[in-house]
Amino acid sequence: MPELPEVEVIRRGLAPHVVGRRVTGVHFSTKKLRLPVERGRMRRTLPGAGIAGVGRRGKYLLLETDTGAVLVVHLGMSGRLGLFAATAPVATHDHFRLSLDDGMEIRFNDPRRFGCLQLAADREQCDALFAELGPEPLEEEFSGIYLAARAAGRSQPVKSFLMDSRTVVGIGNIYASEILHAACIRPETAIGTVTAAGWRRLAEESKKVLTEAIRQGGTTISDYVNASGEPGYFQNVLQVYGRGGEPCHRCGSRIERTVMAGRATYFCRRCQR
DNA sequence: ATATGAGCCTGTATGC
DNA sequence: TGCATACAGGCTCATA
Repeated sequence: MPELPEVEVIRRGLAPHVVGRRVTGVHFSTKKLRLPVERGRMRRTLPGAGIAGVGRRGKYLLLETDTGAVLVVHLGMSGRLGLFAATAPVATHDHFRLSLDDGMEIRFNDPRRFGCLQLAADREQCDALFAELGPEPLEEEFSGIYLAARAAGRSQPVKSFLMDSRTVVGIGNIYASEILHAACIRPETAIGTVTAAGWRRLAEESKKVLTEAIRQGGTTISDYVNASGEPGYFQNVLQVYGRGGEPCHRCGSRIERTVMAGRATYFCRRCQR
C-alpha cells in the first residue's frame, strides 16, 4: 500500500499525538510477519520508555524512544498504522499494539503480513538496518547529477532503477509510473541512454510528484488510510497509474498498461519517449 | 553484475 | 451460490 508519501502522512499524523507519551504496554498477534518479530526483546525494552519522536527513512516509520531504542515499522503492501482508544475492539490482522499512558494505542494492522517490525537498540543499530538504502528523494543530494552517475554504464529499465531502494528510497509502483510520465520518459528506457536533461527532469519531477502527493494526504486506491483512518486524495489527480485505456490528460492519447518485472506499468506512448 | 520470476500472504473483483 | 483465477501500494531470494 504505502510508498513514501503515505508513510510521511502517517508520520505527520501520528507525531503530535504520541510524542511525549509513555509506553505502558505492548501486545502482539501470534502471526509471523515478513521478518521474525522479537517479541521478548520488545516486551522488555518498550514499556516505560517515552516516545521522543516519530521519524521516517524511505518507507520505514521510526518510533524513537527516550532510551535510544527505535521501533522500526514497515507497512509492506497492506499495512496500516493508526491511533485508537485502548478500549476499541481489536481488529482482525492487528499484529501489534503499543499502549500509551493517555489511554490510546498505536496499532499495526496488516492482512497480507508483508510488513515487519524491528527493534533497534540505538541509533547505530538503526542506521545499520538502512545501510543499503539510497538517498531520500526530497533531500538535496538527490539530483540529476546523482542519478546520471549511478546509472552510468548500466542498462536496466529506468522504472526498475527508480523503484530500487538502493538508487533512491520511497518510490514504489504508483509513483514510479507517475514520475516517469511527468518527466516524459518511457518506463522501459535503458538507463544508459537517458540524457543529462532526462535525469534532471526525473529528479525534479520525483520531488514535485512526491511533495504534491504528501500535500494531498497520499494515494488511496482501495485501502490506504492515514493514522486517523482518513483516505488520501492523490488518486484523484493520478495521470497514468490505473488509467489504462483512458486518455492522457496532457495529449489525449490512450494510456497503455504493460507489465514490467511483474508489476503493472502505465505510460503514454506519445508523451513519453 | 544484472534482470526476471517466484514466493511470502489475504482480500477483493471478475468470469464461468 | 460456488469455484477458479487474477490482481493488489513491497521486498528478498533463487535462477538464468
